[in-house]
Amino acid sequence: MNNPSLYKGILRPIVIRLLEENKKMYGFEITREVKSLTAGRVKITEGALYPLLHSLEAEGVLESEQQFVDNRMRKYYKLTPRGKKVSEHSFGEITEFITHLQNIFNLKPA
Amino acid sequence: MNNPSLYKGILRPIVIRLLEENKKMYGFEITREVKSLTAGRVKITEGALYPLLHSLEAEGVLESEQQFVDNRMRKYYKLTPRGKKVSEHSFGEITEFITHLQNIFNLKPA
DNA sequence: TTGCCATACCTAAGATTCTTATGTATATTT
DNA sequence: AAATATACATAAGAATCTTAGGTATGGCAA
Repeated sequence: MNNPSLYKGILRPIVIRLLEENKKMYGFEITREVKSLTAGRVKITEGALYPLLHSLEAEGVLESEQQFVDNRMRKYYKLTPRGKKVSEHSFGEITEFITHLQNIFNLKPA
Repeated sequence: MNNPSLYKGILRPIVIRLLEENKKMYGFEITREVKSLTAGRVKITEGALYPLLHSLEAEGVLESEQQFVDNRMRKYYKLTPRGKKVSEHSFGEITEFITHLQNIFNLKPA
């Protein structure tokens, strides 16, 4: 992506949001989805994603389930009930975050 | 602020943008301005700000000038000519960043 | 007049979050 | 046969911040 450091701190809410909208996803799918939603400009690295998924599961925000498709392992993640609450809160923070950015950068839509 | 880690990586473009719009500012003023632009929600810590200002100056993006007001030192910063080019580029990155967030979080303004 | 808050600068240690590099394995395409 | 895509994973190090301190001046309230 253009400037990776802009996205520092934003990966966690992205993952939570995608799982809220798509019910269940596996890691590799998340990286593809983000690429697709940003015209190939935002590339989530696996070195960031997989440890994050593990810690979200450890926190009880996500739960996982393994499946085999075409003889390849997939680890599907979905939000737990607690994760759904976290998701609502996280979404509120993000909308506020974007509003703040628009204020600071004088980008308020007319 | 609500979730500080969201703002990781965003401080540098904020400082550059404010200096582009305000011609010259001192550190403490920057923290107040950001607070004011975000209804008190975003608080830049001095431990992040001052080292950043120093490194931006070392990079040749900013230049500084000291003044005494009411017997208190102020260090005013402004963009160098090179800083102005950096500012344009940085602004482009931020607008793209916000667009990507709106895509990912499904927040496109109607 | 003493203590507290605001202004105004600064640094250092540590936490958090990422990148980069590497590893394993299977399936498909060239 | 080799490269590319899929799909998981970890570890070392870089980048960016928070937290916690420090120095100093000025104004206000107890």
